[in-house]
Amino acid sequence: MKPSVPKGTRDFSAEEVGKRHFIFDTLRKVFVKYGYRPIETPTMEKLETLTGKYGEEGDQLLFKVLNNGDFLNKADKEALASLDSKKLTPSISKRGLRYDLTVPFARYVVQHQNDISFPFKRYQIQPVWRADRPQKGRYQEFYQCDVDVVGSTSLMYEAELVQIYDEAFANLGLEVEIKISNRKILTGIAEAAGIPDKMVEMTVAIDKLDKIGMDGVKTEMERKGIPTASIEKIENILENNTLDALKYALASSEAGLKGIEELETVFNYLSKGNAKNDIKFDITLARGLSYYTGFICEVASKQVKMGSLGGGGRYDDLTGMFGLKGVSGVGVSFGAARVYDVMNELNAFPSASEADLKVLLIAFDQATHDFAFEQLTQLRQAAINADLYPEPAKMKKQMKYANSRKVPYVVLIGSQEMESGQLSLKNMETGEQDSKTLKEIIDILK
RNA sequence: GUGGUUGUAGCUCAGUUGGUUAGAGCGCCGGAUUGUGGUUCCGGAGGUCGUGGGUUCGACCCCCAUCAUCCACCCCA
Repeated sequence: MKPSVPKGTRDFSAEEVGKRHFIFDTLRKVFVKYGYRPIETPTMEKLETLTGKYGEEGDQLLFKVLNNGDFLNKADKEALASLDSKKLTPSISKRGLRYDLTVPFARYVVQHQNDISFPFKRYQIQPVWRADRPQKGRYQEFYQCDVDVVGSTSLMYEAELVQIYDEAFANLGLEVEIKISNRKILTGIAEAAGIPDKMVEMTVAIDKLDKIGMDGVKTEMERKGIPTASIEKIENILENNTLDALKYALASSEAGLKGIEELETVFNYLSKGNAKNDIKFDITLARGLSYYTGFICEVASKQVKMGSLGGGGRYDDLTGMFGLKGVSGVGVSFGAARVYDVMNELNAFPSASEADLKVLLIAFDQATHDFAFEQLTQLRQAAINADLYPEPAKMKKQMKYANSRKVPYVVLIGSQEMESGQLSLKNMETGEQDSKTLKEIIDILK
């Protein structure tokens, strides 16, 4: 059997992990500065916690964990006999892999409501699993990175999260555009167009605007049974998309006006800061069918053509599904894999990592190898990432190894060096070589 | 879940209408060079042709199934 990993999963090399850590470390520093604390939840949740939270499609994409022990004996015999997988599942599986970080977070908040104080601010960086069919940039196992605050309806947090986006991407060295809007404005448009019951269909269509264009959006709405007169009205509103123009267009809609007001409050907060990236109102922002109820946002790279690098919004009643009513939350998510891809394409990762090996020691016989081990220990005590070739092999072999590990320096230790204490320090890039004492070498490599 | 693509050496890929011993480049190992890598030259190792079945005198090649891969759709990150 050829060794391989399961469908939709991947190995990560040391280099890739290093880059990902750079991203996460950068994000963590920003989150902590804004007062967010990390939490972690289990890889597995009870299936009852997960099912029904992501719609019927989502339930199918849940990875289920087979019960331990004699699970067949306890299985639903009727479902088993009729080969009804869906009906059989609850009796043979009581756990599933985490599908996202939001639902476990909601469960966490409700479960620990007496131990946490609101507003509760947390961030969470963990892998999630989906039994989706893999595709470009889509895997069955991937990292999510969420920042949320629950237990407050203050629009200050909307602004704060936009600032976090701004600062985080600036620190990563990326230029982005942060697009913000409000679900209530979409509700307002649907009301103003006289199709409040078709709001979801309209939203899904508008969301695709930059992908399929205005004509495509119109055909899609037509197909979903939205009357031509309404479509024209919607198109009109979408094309006059300043907040001021919207105030007139949505004058008849209470929800629409509320959405505009909320957005203005957010912009007012933001005007007090000095954002490094563009922050724009984007009326076409819709964010799929998700549970967002107010503020919504999305981040796009200005340097590379790619889907969004992150998104989020406010959701009323996140914890309602677990029996805790009236707790509002707002949060954003960083698409770790896409941020990684963009940075890779732009060569935005710092070239040398602190985790890289600085120097490799090379010895020629057993005596110098033993001596070199002493020098190695001292280098490491001086906090220098150092390594020694494990045996006194041929020089060519050792040099080749140094090359393949991309070590910037090599220290050669033969009998001459051992006796004089003057070690040969070779710069692998320039090829230059000098005699130095260990102390001098430590100073150079520090 | 739907439709399509590809699967041959560690990697990237050739392989003729089905024909006898399946190739290249890169990488790897050894030597030229017993204290100098990244260049060059010479030599070598490495394959159940994804897996299982079928058709055939004969299958890397044709058929079926299965697994994996990549791509599009649905949906999503």
